Amino acid sequence: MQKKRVTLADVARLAGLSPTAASMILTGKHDTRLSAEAHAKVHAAATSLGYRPNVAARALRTDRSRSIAFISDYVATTRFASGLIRGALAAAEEAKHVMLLLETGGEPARELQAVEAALDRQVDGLIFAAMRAREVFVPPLSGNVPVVMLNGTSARFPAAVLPDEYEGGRTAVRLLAQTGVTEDIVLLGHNPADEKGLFRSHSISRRLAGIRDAMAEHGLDFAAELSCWNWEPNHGYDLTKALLRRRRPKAMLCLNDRLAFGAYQALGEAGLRIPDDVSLVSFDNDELASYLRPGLTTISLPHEAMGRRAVQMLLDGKTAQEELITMPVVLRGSLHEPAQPG
Amino acid sequence: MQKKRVTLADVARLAGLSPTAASMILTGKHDTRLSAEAHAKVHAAATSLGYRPNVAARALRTDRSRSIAFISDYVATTRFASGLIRGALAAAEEAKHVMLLLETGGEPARELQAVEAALDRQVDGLIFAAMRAREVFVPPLSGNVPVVMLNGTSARFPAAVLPDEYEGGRTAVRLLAQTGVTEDIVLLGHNPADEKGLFRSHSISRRLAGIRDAMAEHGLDFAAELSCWNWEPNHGYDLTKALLRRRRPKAMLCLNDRLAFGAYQALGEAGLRIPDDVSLVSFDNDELASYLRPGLTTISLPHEAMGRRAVQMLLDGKTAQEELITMPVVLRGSLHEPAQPG
DNA sequence: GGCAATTGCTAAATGGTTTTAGCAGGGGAT
DNA sequence: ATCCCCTGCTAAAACCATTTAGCAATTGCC
Repeated sequence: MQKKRVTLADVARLAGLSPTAASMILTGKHDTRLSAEAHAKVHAAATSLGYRPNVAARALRTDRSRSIAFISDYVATTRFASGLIRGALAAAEEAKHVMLLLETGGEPARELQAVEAALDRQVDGLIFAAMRAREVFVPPLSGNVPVVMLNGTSARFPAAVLPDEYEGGRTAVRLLAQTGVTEDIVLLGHNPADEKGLFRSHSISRRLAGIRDAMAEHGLDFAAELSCWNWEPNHGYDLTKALLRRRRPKAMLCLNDRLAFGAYQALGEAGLRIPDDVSLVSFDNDELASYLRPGLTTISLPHEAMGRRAVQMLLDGKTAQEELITMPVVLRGSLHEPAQPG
Repeated sequence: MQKKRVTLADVARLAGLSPTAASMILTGKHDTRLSAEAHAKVHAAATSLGYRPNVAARALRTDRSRSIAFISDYVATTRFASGLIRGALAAAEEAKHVMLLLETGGEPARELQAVEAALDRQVDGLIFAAMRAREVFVPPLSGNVPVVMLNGTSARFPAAVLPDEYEGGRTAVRLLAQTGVTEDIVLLGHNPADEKGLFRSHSISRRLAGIRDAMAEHGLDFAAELSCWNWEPNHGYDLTKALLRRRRPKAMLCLNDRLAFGAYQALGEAGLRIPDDVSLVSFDNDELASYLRPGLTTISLPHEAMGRRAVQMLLDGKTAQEELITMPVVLRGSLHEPAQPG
């Protein structure tokens, strides 16, 4: 049961100097006008008393609080949110900042409340994260706080961190091409509306653009494109089941791991072996992908790296440009070994 | 580009009253000494100017900030963290509080830093969340901030929110008993060290205690108990595979869904059908459980409810007792239909 | 009418830090 | 001797809300 918090005045008194001097020394102002002796005395006093600055008082004076707000539409729904959050948190901690987490459910009223709550606490910056990459509504901000969009975009704020979906798409096709497969390749999860960028963000359309360009470059064609609106395992299962009544694919390019999971189930029931009969490659690096047998080769959504980068940009004041984060390949057992050349 | 934040003094000036009066009225003090007319004028002025109190100034004066800190060992690793966080966040929002999220990796040094960072910001309370329920180290706190443990316990702080594992264990057995199965029941994932509460917390030992008591009450016995240290799908797969070389179970009680997933894979390869040949019941309600075919019946870890409750307790000052949250049953298709009585 | 209590309000102090303006004293240039 | 600059430091204002103490005018009571 401490008596009271120790204040800057206490430190100054013990050091035999004024609070002004103590403040200047402790905040590391390179105001070299103060003697080395003074520096030593103040630091000694501060550590001996265990001084910790009162952040509220400092915030009141300086309008900055060494804290940022992470405002996301859903923290819940998606297993991905935690990657973004974790990365952001780590970067914030490195910069000795603290992170407020706020959830809006994508509702404008709550978005406004969240922004106000954050601004009331003089946060040094705002991150708007979207769990499904898309154009995000950001309520009007008073003041001029820096803003970085994460996994989404906004017309008003140019700074954004996004996965490099186009390259990711190309990579997936390259992996498939390397197995030597040349025909009976099926695309699972394509949706024409997405491809036009109507509902989901550009993310998926960029991914598909990368896929289509790479397919053309490798002289490949899809034997079938299976479309659906939602990308849950049962959709992948149903589509694959239906497909197998008509034809037997040699490779499947799945637009996410949950679809691929459904495909695994249907292929298994049909007695087809992965990767000997069918090769699969997919996107996201969902936790699932490592549980499957054989493991699913997949192009990761680099959520943690994205979260980190967003916070770094925010704190470095790089709030002008968009940054694309590479989607790393995670090789597991779902791809047929490449044919030995020669 | 606003000129400046509007301050309480501005509101008072517009209302033609003193800041004192404005403060009293806006903070809803039931100091009825101020006239109804004064109330009206101040409120009108406040809304017309869009007044928002400066939280830092208020915190400086009152030592409370309408914010809480959620300090967890890992936010990342586990898909469960997000449930706890989401629930906590929702409850905080309802109470018009804001939540700081801090991660410690279970390292004492970072735990200390996190606590200090939170205390520096005069949080109104601390939640210590453990991703794997266990006895948690909490660094010494100066001052007397309320603390609630979440999914873990601490010798120093009695308030804790935990899943009701004992009842959960009983429930799982009851579900199995209701299918009419009387023999060839296998327990998957038991570990003698856990049961003695040596490594994981009491959580698992309580769960097992519930299971054992209920088994005895129903006059049932396990035909085999398959032990392992880690509870990932491949462990479930390997153990089940080995089991199937020796005997064919009629029911499996799995200690988590990932083990159950592995069991599904092994049973599927052996040509056994769920639930006709084997019934399964499990724990956690991992996302996985809904993806499996047939869906996995499981006893949920009620993470969201736990998170909510922890924040409510914290803000209501109920920091003395431990609370157990019921683990709800999620019925899916992995249990054989009960034998019709009579 | 005199005294106390009540009503309706305000002045000023308070919280802890940063920052602006400036003071005292010594030294160099003129 | 005067003026100016430099060094090493400090007083006091500012940030904005809350709260204590108290003032002036009215009402209540005998």
